[in-house]
Order: sequence, then structure tokens, then C-alpha cells
Amino acid sequence: MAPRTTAASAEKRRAILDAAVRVFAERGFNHCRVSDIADEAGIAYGLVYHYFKSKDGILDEVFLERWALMLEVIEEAAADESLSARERLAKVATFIVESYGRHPDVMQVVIVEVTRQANTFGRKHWATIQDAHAGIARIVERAQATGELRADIPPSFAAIVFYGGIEQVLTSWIFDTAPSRPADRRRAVEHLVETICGGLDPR
Amino acid sequence: MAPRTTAASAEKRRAILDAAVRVFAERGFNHCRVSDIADEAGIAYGLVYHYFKSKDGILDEVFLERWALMLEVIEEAAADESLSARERLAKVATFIVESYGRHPDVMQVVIVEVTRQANTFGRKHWATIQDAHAGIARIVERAQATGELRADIPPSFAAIVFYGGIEQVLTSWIFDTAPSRPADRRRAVEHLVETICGGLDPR
DNA sequence: TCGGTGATTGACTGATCAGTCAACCTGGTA
DNA sequence: TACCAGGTTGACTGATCAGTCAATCACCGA
Repeated sequence: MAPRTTAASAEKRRAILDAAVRVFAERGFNHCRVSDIADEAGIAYGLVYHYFKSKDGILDEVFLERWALMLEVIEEAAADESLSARERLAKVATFIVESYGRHPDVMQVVIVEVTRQANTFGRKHWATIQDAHAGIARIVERAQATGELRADIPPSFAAIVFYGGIEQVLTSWIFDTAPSRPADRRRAVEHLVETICGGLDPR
Repeated sequence: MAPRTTAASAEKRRAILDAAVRVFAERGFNHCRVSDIADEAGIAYGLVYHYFKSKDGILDEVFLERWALMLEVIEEAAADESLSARERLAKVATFIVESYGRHPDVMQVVIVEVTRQANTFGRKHWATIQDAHAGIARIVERAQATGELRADIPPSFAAIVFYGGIEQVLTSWIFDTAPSRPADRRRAVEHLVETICGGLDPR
């Protein structure tokens, strides 16, 4: 791209991406048209294809962009020596839950349209999704090594259950009503970490 | 349907349903054709529409049929006075995990093609999905009332995390390799119940 | 044997839509 | 001012497919 237009060009690209997220969230990837995205972005149909290779490519980018942020946070949480295992897990859960709080459409698209589509996007991005599992598993594994968490549950298993728990909570918010107040979201994170770490057995 | 043909008719209907499950699992609901189902079932295209109202209707039936079994098991587990809370949860988890062991295609379709499609099937069947959450929540709630489980985690929240954990485990099996040996599946159930009830904190 | 009902067939229709393309516009540069 | 590269337009094409339907078949009871 020519230097002089980079800024404006990038902005338009972003506008299309944002419009696509809204359209995907409202109608679903499989039930919307590329023309819906163009309309939502207020541009001509063909311009979408000037900025993106294909409809699939737009969804890929929405997912990868968000997921990269999440992987970063997981790495950060794993690397921060000052945190306890619970705090690390809470940091990961908080990021995901707050992502939903701030960008519910994006998270809906990531979870509903990508993560679970076994035969298309899910399978395509499975390795990337596993990176998140692996990062969480590493947090658990290191805490097990120091005795901070019990060692008789496989870390990768714990990670999958932990992530699955968050995802299902978000799913219930997507299908029903999500908590609008930050305090409610904070409480969800607390309950999640407490359930996974503390367990449901009486104290 | 005329009495004389009921048996054969029901059998053919079942054959189409089974073929559809195989096709949906392999290609995904959105990427297969009704003609694929007909081919897989070894029948003419038009016959599919003699037995089913629409392509969507077939998926609905696959989901509802399986989900009804699950709801039954959850009710059973909740009602059986001889079981502890852990045993009730283990019973539910075992049924789901063993459903996958016996009918991986069906479970893949239920989880991947229905459960998470927020804008089409997911939303349509959300109330039914919630019935399962509610059943599990009831198990938790009653155990909390007797002091068998701690009372400071909302039952509905615990239920969502529990179900989400199972679902994510199955998802990882669907995308990767599922354990083929019954013992491995049994261990998965044990780990799940242990994680949710016992927690990851050291004993 | 005949009549009729449900089962079965597959060609066809109508609609949908992703992606292409040739023309046009615009704003910066020489 | 003239030029041009990238931005922008939207009509069009080609392919795909869900669902229809008129014709044919097969089996049962009368």
C-alpha cells in the first residue's frame, strides 16, 4: 500500500471489519450476505473485495485478531511471578469476561461462529485454540510443581474444563441476558475460579 | 401413516436420520447437500422430503431425540435418593461421555451443529438446552440444602460450568482424537467430577 | 384381477449469493 | 494542468441447492 494512503486505508479496513462483526453477530456468518457487510459499512459491494480476499477471510481475521490478544494475556499471566495460581487464572478469566463486556459482538462471533464449527473454521483454527488451552495448562502445571495446586488432575484436562466453563458462561450470556454491570462480571470470575480451584465440596 | 406400513416406514425414516447424522458429522450441516443425505441413505432425493419437512427439520430431530435421552438421565439422577451429589453428577457426565463413545457422530452434530449456533439452531433450541442446565442446577441446589455441597456458589452457575466443562472435553475429542478405551472415558468422568467437586486446590 | 394408497423416483425450478470486472473517481505529484 | 495509482462503484456471471411435482411403482384388500 502506498504510504500516503496507509492511514485512511487502514481505517476503512477496520470499518469493514467492525461492520462484519456486527452483521455476523446479528445474522450469523452463514445467514448473512457480503452485501449486508457492505451496507452496514456504508460502502459499495465490490470494495469489500478490495480489502479482503473472501468472506471467510474476514471471519478468520476477526477471530485471529481477538485470539491473539487472549494468548498474550495468557502468556503474561503465566509469566508474572508475582501472581498466585488463582490470580493467574482469574486474570485469564477476567480478560475473557471483560472482552465480552466491552465487545460482546466480537466475542459472540469468536465463540459461536468460529470456535465450534468443527468442519470449517473450528477445524481450521483448532491449533490456535489449542494454544490457549496449552497456555492455561502451563499455568496449572507449574502450580502443581510447586504444590500450589494438586497434582493428580492432568493439567491439560484442567485447562480444558476451565476454558469450557468460561465459554459456557459466555454462551449463556449470549443466548440470554448478559450482566451489564461490571460488578456482576467480576462476581462471575470469582465464582468460576472458586468453583475450579476451591471445588463445590463444603469447605 | 397406514398401519400396514408403519414398521417399514419407521425403519426407512430411521435410516435417513442415521445417514443424515453421518453426513452432517463429516461435512457439517451448512456444507452438505440434501442429495448427500439421500446418497448416503441409498434413496432418491425426493424421498427425503416424503419423510421430513426440510433439511432443518432433520437436524432438529437429531438434536431433540438425543437431548431427550439426556434430560431423562438428568431427571433420573436427580430423583434417585440413593445417590450422593458426586454420584449424581458422575451419572450425568457418564451418560454424556458414553453417548460420545457409542455415537460420536450424533454427539458431534448435537454439540457442534446445534448447541452453539446462536442465530439459527442454538437460539431455536436454547430453552431445551437450558432444561439440562436447570436439571443439573437442581442436583446442585438440593445438595447445597443438605450441606453436601457448599452453598455460596449459585447452583445455576455451577451447572453451567459443569456442563461447559464436559462439552469442552467432548469438543477436544471431536477435533482431536477421542479416547477409544472405556477406561479412558471413565477416567475423564472421574477427573471432571473431581475437578468440579474437589477443586484444584491441594487436598 | 382390480383399484387404490402410500412409497419412490429424479428432473426441474426458482432463488440465492460469492466473487469478478470494467468503468469511473479522486487526490497527490510533477 | 496533466497524469496516474489506488480507491470506489455496482451490474453481472456462474454455480449452487433447497424444495416441488408429476410420473411410476409395489403391495394390500376386496
